[in-house]
Amino acid sequence: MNNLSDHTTEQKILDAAEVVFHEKGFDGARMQEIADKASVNKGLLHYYFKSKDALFDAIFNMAVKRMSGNINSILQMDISLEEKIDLIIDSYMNLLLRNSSLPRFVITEINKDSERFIKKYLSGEINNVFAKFIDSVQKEIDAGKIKAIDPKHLFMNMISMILFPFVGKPMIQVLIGVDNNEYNKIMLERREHVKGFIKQAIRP
Amino acid sequence: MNNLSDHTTEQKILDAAEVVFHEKGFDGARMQEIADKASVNKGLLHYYFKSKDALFDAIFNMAVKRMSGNINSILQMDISLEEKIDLIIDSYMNLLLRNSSLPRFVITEINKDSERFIKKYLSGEINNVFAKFIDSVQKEIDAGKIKAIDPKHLFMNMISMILFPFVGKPMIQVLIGVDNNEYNKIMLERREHVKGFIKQAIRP
DNA sequence: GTCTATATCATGATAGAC
DNA sequence: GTCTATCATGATATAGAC
Repeated sequence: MNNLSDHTTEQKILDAAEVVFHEKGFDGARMQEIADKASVNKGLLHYYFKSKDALFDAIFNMAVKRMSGNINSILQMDISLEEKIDLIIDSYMNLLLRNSSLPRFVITEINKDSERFIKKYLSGEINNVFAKFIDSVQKEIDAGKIKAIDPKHLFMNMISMILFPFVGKPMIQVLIGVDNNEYNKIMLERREHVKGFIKQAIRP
Repeated sequence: MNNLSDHTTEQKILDAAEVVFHEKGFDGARMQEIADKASVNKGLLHYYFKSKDALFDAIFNMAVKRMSGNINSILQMDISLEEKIDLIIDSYMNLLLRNSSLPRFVITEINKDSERFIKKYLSGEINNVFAKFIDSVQKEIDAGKIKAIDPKHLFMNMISMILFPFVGKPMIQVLIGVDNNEYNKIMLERREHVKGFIKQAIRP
């Protein structure tokens, strides 16, 4: 409720909880660590949020909203496929360069009860949103502007090339043998690289 | 030591531990659950493996070996770039279609102490292995057979498009609005799709 | 709203009988 | 090697003083 100073106890707890849950996951997170990081008494966590579960839900729902928020609005815009692709890549890269733990956190926690998650979010509404992307692709194929390609695979390729380098950073680092500094430099180049790579792949 | 029947108590424990650790992660896994799944007494877990940490290490090291084993040998083969790419994609797809939790498990657990992992595995040897891939790419560029492309990005794109659909399955499912059945069908098509997509993207 | 003290419970680990 | 009983610890959650 306090959008101005955001230094309420409740907000301090949320900020600290976000950091700890993202880093350690639900099972690894400790209420004491969250309290310490927020510089508040542990009892207050239970005063503001009933339980660890409830506090976690607040953080998790925020994360899901941030991961799916932008993309849904972009997918249903009335713009060309190329513009859509560029916007999606820009939007995710902007988000992830500032909050690189987001996708790994969501993915890890979804996994612990993926069926429940799918039931909760696999709504007809989202189906329709993606249908707009399929239409865009089909229109470009029919116009001969791009090669025939399955829109689902195209979409998968796109978000895989953007998200995975954040999700799997330490693993990729080891495979290609680069240190943190060099890896971060590579990540900054990726926005334009991925745009170009996809355009090359779909040109007729 | 028993490669024939593999029904020793120790092997039963390892099999059960693998399932539980992959599903729940280190923090979420319970020794009791592993014992139940292996149909052995909980005390035996401590008899065969000193501690939960030690049991986990056995499972984790196996997982890392399986994730990096094939690729290192492929990268240093004396074959063309196209053959290398096809082999890497085939090798990972074969592995992951049978063991889809592998990359998410490794990634999640690495993340809890990524610095330690990087120090342990970021050896000169692996650097040299990847150097062979860089050479292959450079050779093809010089020969005019493919477009100029940064080998690191090419490699990232390749393993991202293969691994991420396994790692982020529930998330992608929700985004593109498909059920489990349809998703699995899409995954079976990916082997050839990704090969073609990459070839399109790098042709001159 | 904030803090301290404590209840309650679950888990990893060990000791010791068989 | 296997099993039972038990310990020791650490975590969430609650009660109640201020």
